[in-house]
Amino acid sequence: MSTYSLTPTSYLVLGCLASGGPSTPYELKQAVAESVGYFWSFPHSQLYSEPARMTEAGLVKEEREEGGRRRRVFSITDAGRAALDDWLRQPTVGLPDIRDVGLLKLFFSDLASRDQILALAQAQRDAHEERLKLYEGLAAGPPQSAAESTIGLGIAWERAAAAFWSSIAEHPPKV
Amino acid sequence: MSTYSLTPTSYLVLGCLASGGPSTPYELKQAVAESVGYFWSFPHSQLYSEPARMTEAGLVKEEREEGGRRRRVFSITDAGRAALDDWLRQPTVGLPDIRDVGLLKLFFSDLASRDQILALAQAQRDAHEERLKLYEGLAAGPPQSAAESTIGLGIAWERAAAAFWSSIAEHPPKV
DNA sequence: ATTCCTATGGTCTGATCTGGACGGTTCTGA
DNA sequence: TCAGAACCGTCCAGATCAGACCATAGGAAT
Repeated sequence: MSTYSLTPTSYLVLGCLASGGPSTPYELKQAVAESVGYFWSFPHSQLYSEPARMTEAGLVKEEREEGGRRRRVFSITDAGRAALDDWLRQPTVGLPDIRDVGLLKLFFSDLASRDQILALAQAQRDAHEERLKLYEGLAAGPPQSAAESTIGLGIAWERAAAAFWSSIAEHPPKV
Repeated sequence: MSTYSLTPTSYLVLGCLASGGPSTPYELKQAVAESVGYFWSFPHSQLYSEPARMTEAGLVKEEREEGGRRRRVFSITDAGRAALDDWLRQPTVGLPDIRDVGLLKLFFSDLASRDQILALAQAQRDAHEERLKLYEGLAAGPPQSAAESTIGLGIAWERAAAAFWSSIAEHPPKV
């Protein structure tokens, strides 16, 4: 154990294994891509290396498929379950990071022309509206699980962002 | 130049130098902390190392204060200005990452108790409301610059997030 | 039955990022 | 003149990252 530290990626893996059962890294990657991956992109290489790291710490255990590709299959251990539970129980510190390159550009757009701002705002608006449609499609009907209810924040965020960029497009902050 | 690649941090530095004039890393850190740093946290060590990296690429130049601490003062070069301009001009690809540990927990909260979800939702709601108040205080009056108008998205986001967590607190997604 | 295509599945690497420990310096006022 | 506070900066081990690259399986066309 020692100085081993669990990162968000670790808990992502633990959570996926706990709720989805034993999985190969590839399955983790798939599962993440069509859920949390929408708002928090984890590089797939992490989903391969992280379980291995956690195996050493005894939080997951690794087996091999018998036939075929003999893929690695990871499953959560009791220690892993305990760590996950602990994390879920702890108060969550800090607010989310919103890494938004578009917003960063807007922040510096005093250095740009009105046309550039307009183009930026329109593109951002369109992208957010498109993503909004996607989320609305995914959220047909009331949420069946906690996981599904998270899409609600995605929808709220996309709506807010689309509205914001719309208003920028209509009134570019340029003298 | 060669394979040198500019990251968001690079443009952050370029943008700050372009709009705020020559600055020491410490000043950059201050400027970032009270602006973009609210929604995208850049570790301060980056604001020390990145300008040095860019000096090699000729995008900024470094001088020393004469007296006192002889601090390093960076200023943007013409090449830097061109790179920044180029970036502002390019279409922005990809949607923002929202790295939200609270949301990640909610995602896995099928594994938690109703009380845990409740506690999480209330804490998140409170944190977002507090941040909302902060932003609203910062945004007294209409925005005077592009930089100031970005606070609008912060406000919209905090409102949406606070509302979302409120609704979770009222109706925890638990059977 | 060989080739080709596509989806599946996985590894590796160099560069970058991260956060926080740690240390030094200048200023202010008692 | 001394202490404390604010200011300022460096360093580093481990985590992250993108994406190039490789390999296998199964099906369809030749």
